[in-house]
Amino acid sequence: MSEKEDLLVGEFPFIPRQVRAQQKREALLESGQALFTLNGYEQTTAKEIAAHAGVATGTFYRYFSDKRQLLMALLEDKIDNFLAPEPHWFSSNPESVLASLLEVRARRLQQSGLYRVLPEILSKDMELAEVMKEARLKIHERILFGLKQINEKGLTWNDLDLDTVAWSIMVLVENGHEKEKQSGNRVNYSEMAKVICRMVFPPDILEQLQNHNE
Amino acid sequence: MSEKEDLLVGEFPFIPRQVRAQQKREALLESGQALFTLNGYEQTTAKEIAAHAGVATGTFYRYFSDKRQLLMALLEDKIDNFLAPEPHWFSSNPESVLASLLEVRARRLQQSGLYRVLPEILSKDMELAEVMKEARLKIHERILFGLKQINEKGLTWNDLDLDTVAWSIMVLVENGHEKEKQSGNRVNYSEMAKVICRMVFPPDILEQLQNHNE
Amino acid sequence: MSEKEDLLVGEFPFIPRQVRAQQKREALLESGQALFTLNGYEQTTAKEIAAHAGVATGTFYRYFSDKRQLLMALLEDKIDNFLAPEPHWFSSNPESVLASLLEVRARRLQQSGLYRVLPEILSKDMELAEVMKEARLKIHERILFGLKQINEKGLTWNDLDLDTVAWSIMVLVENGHEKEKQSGNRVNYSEMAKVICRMVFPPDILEQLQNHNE
Amino acid sequence: MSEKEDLLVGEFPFIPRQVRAQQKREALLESGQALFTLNGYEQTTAKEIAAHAGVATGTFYRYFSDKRQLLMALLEDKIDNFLAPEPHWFSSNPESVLASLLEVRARRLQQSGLYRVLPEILSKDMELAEVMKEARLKIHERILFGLKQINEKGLTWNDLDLDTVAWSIMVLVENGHEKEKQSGNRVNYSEMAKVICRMVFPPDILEQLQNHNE
DNA sequence: CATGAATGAGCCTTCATTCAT
DNA sequence: CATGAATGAAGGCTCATTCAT
Repeated sequence: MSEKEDLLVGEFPFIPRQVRAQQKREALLESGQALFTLNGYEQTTAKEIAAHAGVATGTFYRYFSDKRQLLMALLEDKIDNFLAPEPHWFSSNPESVLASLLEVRARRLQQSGLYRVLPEILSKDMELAEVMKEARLKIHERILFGLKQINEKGLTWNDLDLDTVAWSIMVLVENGHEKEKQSGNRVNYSEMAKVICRMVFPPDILEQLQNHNE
Repeated sequence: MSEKEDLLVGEFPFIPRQVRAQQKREALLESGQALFTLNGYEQTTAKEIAAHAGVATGTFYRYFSDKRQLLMALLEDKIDNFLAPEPHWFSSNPESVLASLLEVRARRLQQSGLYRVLPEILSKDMELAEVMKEARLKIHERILFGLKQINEKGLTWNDLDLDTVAWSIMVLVENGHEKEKQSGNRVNYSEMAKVICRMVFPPDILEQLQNHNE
Repeated sequence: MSEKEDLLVGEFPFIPRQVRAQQKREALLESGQALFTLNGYEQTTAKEIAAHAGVATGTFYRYFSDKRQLLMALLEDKIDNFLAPEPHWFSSNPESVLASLLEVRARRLQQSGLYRVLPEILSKDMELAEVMKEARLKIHERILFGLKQINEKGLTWNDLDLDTVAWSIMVLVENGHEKEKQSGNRVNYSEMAKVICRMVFPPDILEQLQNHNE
Repeated sequence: MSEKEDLLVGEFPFIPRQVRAQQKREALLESGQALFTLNGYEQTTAKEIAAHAGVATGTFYRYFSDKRQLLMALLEDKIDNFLAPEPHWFSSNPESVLASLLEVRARRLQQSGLYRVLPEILSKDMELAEVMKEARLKIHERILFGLKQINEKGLTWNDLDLDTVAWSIMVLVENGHEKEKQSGNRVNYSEMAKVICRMVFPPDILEQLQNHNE
């Protein structure tokens, strides 16, 4: 077999250095995510992650200084996923907006499953805890701001504390994905959206909004 | 009191074995709770717990088969605290009932602080996770049952899914104590109760109920 | 068998707690010395030392924070051995004093063999290096002081630099024990003493001293 | 000079493989020496040496089978430096010969600093230890031979053991460079030479030799 | 031949658990 | 029954050495 033939077929699996390294890093991240999700953070060892990614222990430490750093790298990308995105009340029918928002978020979380380790870490990692706290605060403020806008237009209940409503929305959105576990069947995000909307809009106003936006 | 006097008085100050043992067990439980709360479960060693309780390391294992069992013993008493208690809608003014319920629960949780380790454990302990899940399910069912009762009497919104409402109530009650962290100031449980009630009762009906029960 | 009999024979191997612990510590120290001497400091692991002492790895860390600390404990006792003791020129026949001094020191060193690891450590442990340096300086000063005294009485060569002589004595004494390795046969410390004395005393004066002190 | 010119001029600036290889080897050796001297043998990693020499880790192993071999290569050249050179008593004024010999040797040692790692290695490398021992033995014999020659001519003290004198000279020469550390100021090698000569020559004979050789 | 990523044996250290006293 | 020293498995991490590119 000539060398040329070799080149045509044999060298195919060649991948430039950086890409390969990137892939390895990626594999480690994925393994980390999988194992953290499956067994928890403390229960997962660097060695296990490496093995699961198909590399040696030492390789782990080439890409990450330690377990914590890998987790941070994982969270960096996904931290937004863990937090409730704020709904936009005006853009269109609030209920359906909220419903799809809930669904998308739930799907993302379910995908990674990483949110399960967050509580475990937050108690040990003040830094991360602070980051998360601030992020939640920001979300809360955004929701509150949206509520204030529609409140000024007289669209909301006027006997509820908007701050508390904003907080309730955030909590419900954040936990929406967990309903599934409980009920077993698929979560009905429309119903959830309806309930959330009831905290904001009196029924008649909501109806107006929906008609208007159709 | 000198030792001699002790002898003269007889065996009175003698504390029966079981009592002494009970005291040690109690001390270990308290130390465990304190340290788990402070440093987390994994971060707390059996030696530390024993030292904090003023007994030898080996004594720890006379009262508990291992660290996990001590945690279980702690949880056994308090597991109800972690879960949202179901509100009783009829007994009196629903809002104030809910408000005090939220407050009591928050205070209990804050007191023990033990709920912080729950997430850490749940990932490792399928058994406990199952117990928790079932407990939540039961709570959910109870809330749902209550809702159905008042629904049959036409007291609730009739366009909301009661199952979803029940779940929302549970989630909000369960997370109520965390609002404090966010806002900084004390949580206003009355407002929270009001928001929750809005998911259940139309405003006019709620007013009726309140007048009626006063 | 009564308890009394037990006490007479059965409890013989009982050794009070502290003594036992002390023995274990001692065993670890000895093992450390033996292995450091045999294989060098870096080449010796805590695990090896523990195994050699007949205890588990963890036990090592009950008695010493780490390898370095064990070494320090070893050196604490013996640091004086590594250094040349100063001779007393007046007390009696200088040659024989020096000879026995050389011999005693050599025997001590040989016994421990620990001096072999010193150079290995000194390069890494600035602290220890400083301690050793100061100790040597002190020795040098003492020797120099002794030389000055006899120099004032006109007993020494008067064309030699006493500081250099003192240093030479120190070096020769410090290395005396190594002559053995070279020659194979036993070191003749008397001859060594004679040579050292020749750096200090003119032959006639030395003879006078010896006659006088006999 | 531009690259183009290079091409025009032809292959002149091309450095033959062997030369380039030689350069790399040289660079590695120098880096090894520098780092061994600075941080000690065990503390220096192959990676560091390679990086310091500006080559890849793997390249290190193309030139040296392992870290030890690099050290050996370093030592091979310099082993003579570590050992006391034998003085030539006749050539000229013994004192000045010895003084300059001491100084040259000290300078060489100071330059490489490599002698500092010797003790660390000797304990691990029986082979090297043997080589060193034999080298010292040879030096000793040469010094002894020189002493015997002048002894036969009646130039030395006749009541000293020449073997011991030879050993003392060797030790003092070997350690001469360390006096500096102690005293702080520069070592006065003339005084050191004088002291060493006193172990060999009676003062009057030394004076004769000096006059004779001037 | 150079490169530097990958390997994995092995060291240090901790800690849940046991057991002789 | 209490004690706390002892155990040793297991995790975190390093680094000499190899090997695919």
